[in-house]
Amino acid sequence: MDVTPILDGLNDAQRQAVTAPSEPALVIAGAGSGKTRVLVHRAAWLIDVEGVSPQGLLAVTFTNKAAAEMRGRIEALLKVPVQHLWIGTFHGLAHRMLRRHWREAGLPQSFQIIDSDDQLRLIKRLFKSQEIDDKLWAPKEIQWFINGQKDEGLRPQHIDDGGDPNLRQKIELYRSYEEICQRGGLVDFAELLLRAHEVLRDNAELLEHYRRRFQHLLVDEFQDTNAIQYAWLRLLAGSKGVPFVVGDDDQSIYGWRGARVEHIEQFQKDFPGTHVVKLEQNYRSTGTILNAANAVISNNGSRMGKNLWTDGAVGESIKLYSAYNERDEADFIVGRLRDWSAQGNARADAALLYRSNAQSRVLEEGLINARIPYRVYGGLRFFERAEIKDALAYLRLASNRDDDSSFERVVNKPTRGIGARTVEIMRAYARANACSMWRAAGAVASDELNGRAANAVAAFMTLIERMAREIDGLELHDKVDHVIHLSALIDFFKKDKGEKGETRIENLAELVSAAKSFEPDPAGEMSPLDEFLAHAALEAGEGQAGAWEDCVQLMTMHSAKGLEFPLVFICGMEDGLFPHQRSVADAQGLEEERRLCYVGITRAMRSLYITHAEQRRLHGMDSFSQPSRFIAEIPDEHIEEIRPRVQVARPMRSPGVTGRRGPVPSSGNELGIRLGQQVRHKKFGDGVILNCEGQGAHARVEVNFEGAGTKWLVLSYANLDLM
DNA sequence: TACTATTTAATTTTT
DNA sequence: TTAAATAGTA
Repeated sequence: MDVTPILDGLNDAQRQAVTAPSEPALVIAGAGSGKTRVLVHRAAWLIDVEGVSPQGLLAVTFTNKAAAEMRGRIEALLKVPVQHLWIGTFHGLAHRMLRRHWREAGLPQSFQIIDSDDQLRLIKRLFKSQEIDDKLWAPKEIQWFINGQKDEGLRPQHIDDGGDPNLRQKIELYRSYEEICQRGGLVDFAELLLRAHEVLRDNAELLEHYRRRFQHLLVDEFQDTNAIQYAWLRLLAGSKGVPFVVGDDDQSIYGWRGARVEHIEQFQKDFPGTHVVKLEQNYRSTGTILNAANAVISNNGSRMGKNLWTDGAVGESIKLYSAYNERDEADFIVGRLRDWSAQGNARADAALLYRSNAQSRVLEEGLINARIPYRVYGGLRFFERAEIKDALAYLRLASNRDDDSSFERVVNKPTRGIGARTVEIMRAYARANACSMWRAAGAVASDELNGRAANAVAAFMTLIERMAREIDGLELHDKVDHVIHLSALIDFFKKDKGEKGETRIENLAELVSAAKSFEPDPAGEMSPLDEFLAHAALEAGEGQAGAWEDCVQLMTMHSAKGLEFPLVFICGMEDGLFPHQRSVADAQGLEEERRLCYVGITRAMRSLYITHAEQRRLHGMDSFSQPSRFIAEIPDEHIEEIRPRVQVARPMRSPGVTGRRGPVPSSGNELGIRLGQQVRHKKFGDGVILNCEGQGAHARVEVNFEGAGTKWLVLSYANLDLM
């Protein structure tokens, strides 16, 4: 067997990982060290060299994008389409299992997946029906609680209330929430994982079947696994399965949503004799950028320890710009982007990274004014749009009448005279009789409601029945199209003023074409419609359109993970913003912020700019902030300060504060302003410069005048004469 | 029911 | 500042 194509171009460490014996392996893969490459080649190695059947392989990722990429690359490497190869996200694979084994899982065959928006609505309704004061708890808090418990693998009965009445009520809400979901055949994201775990745990035969089938488990981004995901993997691996997990403890930035880096340690305990391979050679960034990243992350305590290196160029130094305020920061970035384009570079090769989404606004304004095309990542995705979800709700209701979530969503959309009052009556009935809203509607319409409301409800039910009847047997896209028309959603959105309604109608048309191009799994047991609905929930689709244009990329550092750009700006590097105020309280939070910083820095291939503003408008208030402590963690020799046109010297650090570094003081500059400089002012007379701050037109100096005392003056207005 | 005024709070996000 | 949620009004 010629193994050349599989091992060609791999470095020693990569090769060691790819060709590891069929035993548990842990690959610690630094940023840009060829992590996906190793996974892909490992899969190819197992299939081509070890003779493992493609069906014996399970590959798990966190995002659909990563799953698609892995599948594509494996197929490209093996030069054959690998059907039957289970590659997917944790949620996608769990879903697949639940569809196959819905009976064992205790679910209706046509169960539907709800996204977090649906989930929150459901909880809000639960609050109303139980008359819970939402001042006491925000619905979000309960959502957080429920998901958190599920992520840990806990059902209500597993949670000890410890005599805390508060906690007890939360558990009670969790229980009621579960009941509603069960009754409606609704499964939220966390539930997919939890049920998939339970169905294997509680069915010896099933477990045996899957254990026999999946001898090799490949896991990507292992540091991001939460408790239930890890438990599922361990269960599946059993004592004979061979897990091959790849991750980077230094890039663990999702602790706040249940991810546990500790699983890396745990893995080595659970699978004694694990082969550990470290990938430290980086193929992405310059030496300077890597040194900076290494230096920053070395300030973290709990690490496995790893040092990125490259045999490539040292590269240019990291540029640091201290802006006067957030607008100045944006202006500076715009200027640099202009230069970048002028040098013939693609805008899409430049990325603006920030800690929180709110920061994008000022940057966007700057880009708009400069007419630089840009694209903001994040935000609403296609299948999350309200109008799309409305149309899907009709389809879901046609497919499963007991889906309360969808029922409530469209019962009065467009308005058909079923107001809050009527819905309330139905809710009460549903609750009292432990039935779905649909059944409640039927019962209530025939006796409890007055004529008008009863008619409206009956008409709604007739409409849904009619939809279900008429779309039966149609092609998927015709079903979608038909439902959109019958629902009269288009007319409803036409009434929306402005472009909004227009866009919504366009999106509905887009939904039909999405259905048209949707390819159902020929071997799938689900109906194409159910499959389409599941697809809509599990893959929310692209965010903004316009990806084809050559755009500057704007995103948070979280969403930049896994990406790389020749030119990167990390904006808003200020204490309080990054590290974020809410994370600095405990060491754990701060370390996660530092890892985020590490992620940010390692996105850059050639050029990295770090900017911070001395003054920033936040929540409508101007506030002053210090440069991020992370800046001070980058060795000086890698940093070059960019100075604005009008320059002043500035005190370097507040004495005694641990290594906080502002811009380096200069002994002088083209204006000749420096500390201790003698100056003369028209009105105040002679004085000495004590202090300086700010840059550009906003630069200010503190002067101690012999007669007039100390004053802060704006340089550009003060007209100081140097003595 | 729909529109308007007021209040409140303010990371990070994929599935 | 602003977005969202709620309360109040026509």
